[in-house]
Amino acid sequence: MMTKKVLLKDIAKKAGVSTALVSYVLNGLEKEKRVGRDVVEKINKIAKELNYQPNQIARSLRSGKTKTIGLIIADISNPFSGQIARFIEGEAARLGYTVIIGSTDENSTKFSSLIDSMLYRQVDGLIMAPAEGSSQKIKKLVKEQVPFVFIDRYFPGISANHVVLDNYEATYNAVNYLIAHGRKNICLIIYKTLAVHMQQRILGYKHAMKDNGLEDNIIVKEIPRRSYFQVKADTEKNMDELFADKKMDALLFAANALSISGLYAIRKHKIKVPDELAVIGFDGHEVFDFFEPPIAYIKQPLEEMGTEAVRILVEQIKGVKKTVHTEVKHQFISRESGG
Amino acid sequence: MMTKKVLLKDIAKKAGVSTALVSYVLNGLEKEKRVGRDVVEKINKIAKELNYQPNQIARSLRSGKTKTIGLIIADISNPFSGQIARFIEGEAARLGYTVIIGSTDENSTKFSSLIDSMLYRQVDGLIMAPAEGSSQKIKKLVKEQVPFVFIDRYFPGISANHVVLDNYEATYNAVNYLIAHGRKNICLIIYKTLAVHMQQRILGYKHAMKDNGLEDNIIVKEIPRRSYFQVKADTEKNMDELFADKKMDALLFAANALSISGLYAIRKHKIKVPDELAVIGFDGHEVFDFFEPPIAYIKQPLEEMGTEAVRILVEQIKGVKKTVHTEVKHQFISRESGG
DNA sequence: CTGAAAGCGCTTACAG
DNA sequence: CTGAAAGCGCTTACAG
Repeated sequence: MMTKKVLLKDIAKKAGVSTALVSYVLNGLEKEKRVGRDVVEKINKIAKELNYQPNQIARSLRSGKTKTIGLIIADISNPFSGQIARFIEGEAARLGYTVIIGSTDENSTKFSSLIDSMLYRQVDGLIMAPAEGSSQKIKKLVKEQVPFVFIDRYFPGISANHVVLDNYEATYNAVNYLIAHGRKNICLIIYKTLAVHMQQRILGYKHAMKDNGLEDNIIVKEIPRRSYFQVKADTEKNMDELFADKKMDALLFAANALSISGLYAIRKHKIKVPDELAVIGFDGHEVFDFFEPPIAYIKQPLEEMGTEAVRILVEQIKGVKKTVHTEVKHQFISRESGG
Repeated sequence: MMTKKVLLKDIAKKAGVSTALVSYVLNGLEKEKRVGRDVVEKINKIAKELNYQPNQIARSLRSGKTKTIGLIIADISNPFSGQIARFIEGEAARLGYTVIIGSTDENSTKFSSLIDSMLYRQVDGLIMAPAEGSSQKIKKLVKEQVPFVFIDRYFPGISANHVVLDNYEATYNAVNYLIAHGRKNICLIIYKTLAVHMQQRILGYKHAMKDNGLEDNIIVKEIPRRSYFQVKADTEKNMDELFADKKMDALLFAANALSISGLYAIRKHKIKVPDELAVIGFDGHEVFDFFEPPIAYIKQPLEEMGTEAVRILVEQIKGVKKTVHTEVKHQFISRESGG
């Protein structure tokens, strides 16, 4: 950048005042510091003329605040994460914060080093979808009183702010809907993981089955949690086996990538499915629109999740210490409801 | 953060040396500055014991480098942008840079203020997919010698680094492929915009038609460039009209969102398409897999685009002044080629 | 109402 | 080989 940067002291010199005055005026402290009205006007005028842009780095060093939020998610290239990121970025900007993003690939080592790297960049706080096996690292953050908010997932043993979906209700309701539509042999397809949000989806499914006297019909198919492309291959393999083994009249996919992979597998392998097969999955609207069996899907309120997380985090940064647990409600979109 | 931060001078005091020495050693300048071997060891040992993390803000203020890249795209929640963002973030991290992301929504005012906000956060350089109507702002950046790289698009009148797809060849080859497969009435569906990358896709289409003696069969359908959901509605409307009016045996969608919307419209409205209809679009693999007509798609090498952009930018930041124009090659994935 | 000055935590000529 | 000190560009008590 060739053109010499305009500094605070350039304005001060031109206005014939100290840099302190300029700083006060430009930060809106003119009332509090009772700066003379004419001085205020002169300073503002000169600042505008010179197109002064304060150096955020210097300001941060002095004030100890960077007005930056670190966002750690599994993978931005995943549309689910991408959309949340978008809403987070928007809300943060609205509140005067900039967002730094990093992806964990569900790897706890990478998760940990991302946190370190963001912290030494002095982010004011973190929003994160934690990878499994990261609770030690998280406990450190709690101890060091780093402001942070979990999103989408959390660790049950750690008291920390989080914004998550009502995972239990989501699958519970979906199963009831399927049963109300005459299905009895409903298979849950889910990642093989102990992560709480997935466990709650399983529980919602099982309870709904039980509450309808269908506990003997429970079928859970676990797919290894691996990278997106591997998930696709794994799901394909499992779908083949599934339909070879069992009689089923409904599938409930407990995650977005699973739905897409599963539907794709059925199509690609020309798996013969029962005529009355009904399918429900999480999000994945675009794909569902292209495929016949699905009768409904569970839509996660990503905007609400994202903006809520930012709002909570900013409160924490500003000193509110109360721990906040927010559960956002899913939307259930069926053909009838006009999805 | 309660636990007191470890500072450079804490290490210096404990080691009984000056902060300068510590800084040299920790920055790997021990050879250059010929620091005593035992001192080096002592400093490293203490730094590790105390788990010293340098304050990046202080370092930035002093050095004038933030090791941060600003990434400006249309919309992170768009999977296309999200994936590029992912690759950019990965390559940047590999080279020691952090990425700040902002979305323009194709709005030149927002584009401009994003640039300002990133610049005053002292990013070392920018990677951006410029919104239309932003050439004035860009000219300023050039004049101020801000290092930047365009991605996906560029302004023809401005000599600046860019990494773009071989847009002309992409549609030229696609048309030839369709013709080789017996299609003659090929309709190009494209955004109504003068943006260069789109213009080149049109040109590739028209030249290919002409070179095959089919200039009288040229049909171009323009869809307004609006937000994603509006695009969907607009495309649906246009698809209806299109098939009412014209006889066609192939569609070439010149953008990803158009392909998805277009295919969806055909499906949803149950538009009767000719049996032999062939469809080619840009990316959108997931959806193409679910739909019969497509016989091929144009895959953009997003990883190459992203990593290349970062590499070029970092070179520019480090002082290389040569302007770089890189054209990455599309991949053509057809049923036969095993997509 | 206003100014001189300290200080945020580093890096880096400069002097020895 | 090593240290004392200036300085990056701000903010903010402190003194008047």
